[in-house]
Parts: sequence; structure tokens; C-alpha cells
Amino acid sequence: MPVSQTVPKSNTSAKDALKEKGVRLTRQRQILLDILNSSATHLDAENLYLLARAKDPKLNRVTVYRTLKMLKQGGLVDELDLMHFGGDQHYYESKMKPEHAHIICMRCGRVEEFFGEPLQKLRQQVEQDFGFQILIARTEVGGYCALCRALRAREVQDAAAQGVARA
Amino acid sequence: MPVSQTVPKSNTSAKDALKEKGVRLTRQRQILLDILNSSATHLDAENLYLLARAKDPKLNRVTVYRTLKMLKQGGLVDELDLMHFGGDQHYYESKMKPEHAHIICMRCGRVEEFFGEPLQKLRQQVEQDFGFQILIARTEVGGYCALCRALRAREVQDAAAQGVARA
DNA sequence: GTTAGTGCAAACCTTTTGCAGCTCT
DNA sequence: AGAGCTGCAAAAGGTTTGCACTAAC
Repeated sequence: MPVSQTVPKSNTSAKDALKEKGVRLTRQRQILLDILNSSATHLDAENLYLLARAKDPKLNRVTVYRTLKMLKQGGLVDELDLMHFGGDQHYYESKMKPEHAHIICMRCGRVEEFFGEPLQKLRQQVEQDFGFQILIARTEVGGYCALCRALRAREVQDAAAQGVARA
Repeated sequence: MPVSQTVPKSNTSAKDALKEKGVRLTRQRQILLDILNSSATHLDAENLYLLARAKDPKLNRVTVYRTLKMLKQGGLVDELDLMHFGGDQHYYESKMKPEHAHIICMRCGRVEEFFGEPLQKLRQQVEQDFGFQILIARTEVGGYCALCRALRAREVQDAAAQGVARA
């Protein structure tokens, strides 16, 4: 269970990384890793469980939680909250992508990713200023996306029009 | 219950901000606001409840949750996770300080705050790149603080010495 | 006097734990 | 063979909800 922190180099290396750590690559873990690595969206434990169960109906929800915990500890996945839009569950994504922030629209729930340089600058400064060794850095931004801003503006306009009509 | 988003200008304005929104300033809410605004540490719902109960033994835990939810919705407090070091509960801080990141040592639990410019840069870029209207931005960094790095280095050294002695 | 807010109990959702049995190496 | 892992059931932790009563404006 004590899995040391190592950053994986690529998609396929996740399994190798685990093997090197002496973690057993069971059928269940392979299924879960495959789903995590190929998922286009950010999965929470429940959705991951549902997808996994489709491949192996016997796979238990508890195994999902235990696997996620291990992967998180081993630094193979990141844990996100996505601003708790949609509940208090956690979301997971494999760490193959470069570091990025998550931008969550709190109206439609859409999630965008931001890779800009302020993230690296922030890392550097925190390490310098505090003599800190960073293991995880997580930035989440909540607000309204361009589309929803437009829709909201229209709603406000419509409401105003109604108000005028009523007056 | 629908409290619109407004950023408070100072410590004392929190109550004014609520009044302007037509939110009733009950005894319980005053107690909770006072504690939140004067707390040196990041409080979770339970600790806030315990502190509040010291001032009013009848004040209920549920009221704490309801009040926090309202303050969060109204943009008067920020909700933090502090990397879930210490559990899955949420922490709260009043929004009077300028925006800052939280740096959490995952060995000793110490929390530092970082106010550097990369945070503003990030804000600007996200707004520009995505046409996004930011309501909340949250950055949390987990790792080892300078002190714990030193202690860890020493532990490793000691362990190595033991290993040599045993060999 | 109204309507929002509170307290209490009970439910809810997500996640963890204990333990017996199975399985990977 | 044996440690590690899984499944099942049950519990735990944190938070929310329904409802009758109370208090702020």
C-alpha cells in the first residue's frame, strides 16, 4: 500500500510505474486504469464504477475507491473538485497531461482546461519564496463561460422587457 | 435564500452587505460572522460550530451549514479544501483579504498563503482566452514545507545509518 | 403580521473499514 | 505458499432536508 510518488512519463507507463513499485496489476486495476486513461471527461468514483462494472459486473465499488486512493497516493492521478458543481464527490484524471487549471462554468457545468505560463510561474515562486517542495498544484476557477454570459444577458434583457410591458 | 454575488469591501461590511440584500441579521448569523471574520485559522463547519456554541449553546450545527451555504452563495466567504489534508470537510475564510493561494504542507499540515502576481496574471489570461467571467478562483498547493524537508532529510539519513549498522 | 430563519430528528451521499475468501507472483 | 487484493456488509463522516416553532423586520 505505501506507494512512493513518481510522475508517469506517458499514458501506457502508468501500468509499468505500478509494476515497478511492486503493486499487483490485477484484472480490476487494469480495467480501472484503462478507463481513466481513455476517458474524455472527468470521472468521479461512481461514474468510474459504473463504467468498470460494464466491463466486469463483479467489480465492486469499494475496489474503485481503494484503487483511486492508491493511484492518488502514488501520484498517478490528480483529484479534483471542479468547484463542487454537481456535488461533493471528487473527480479524477490521469497525470499524463502537463499541469493545467480547470475552468468550470457554474451555470452549464462545462469544464475547460488552461495551460498558460502563470501556472509554471506560480510553481516557481512558491518553491522559491517558501523553500517548498511541490507535490501537487491545483487551480480551479469558477464563473460563467462566454456562451452562458450571452444567454444570461439575454435573460436579463427579456426580464426587463417583461417588466416594462407589465408597468 | 437567493443571495446575489457581491464582493465585500472590508471586514465590517459583511453584515451591511447582507442587510442590503434583505437577509435577516439574526443573532446566530452575527455570531457566526464575527467568528469567521476574526478567526486566525481556517475553520471547517464543525470547528465553527464548536466556537459558536461556546457563545450560544442553543445554536445548532444545521444553522452553521445553512449560514455557510448562504455566505458562499453570496460571495462573502471562500470555500477551501486544503488538499483534504485532515479529511473531506471544507474550510471557510471570509473574502476580505486579496486573492491568495493556499500552500499546504502534507506532512505537518501547516498552511501558508501566497499573494504573488501569477495569480492576477492567471485571472487575466483566463478571462481573455475564454471570455470567461470569474466569480471564484482557487489555487491549492500541496507538498513539503522547508522545515519538514529538513526533518525528512534527517530521517532518511538516520535510516541509512541504521541500514549500514545492520549490514 | 408576515415571511424568513431556527432547532430537532432523521435521512442522505460519499467514502472507509473489518473480515473472510480469492488470486497474483 | 503467502502476501496482497477483492467482495460483501456494515459503519463512519460530513452535509442536507422536512417540519413545526420562533423571531426579525
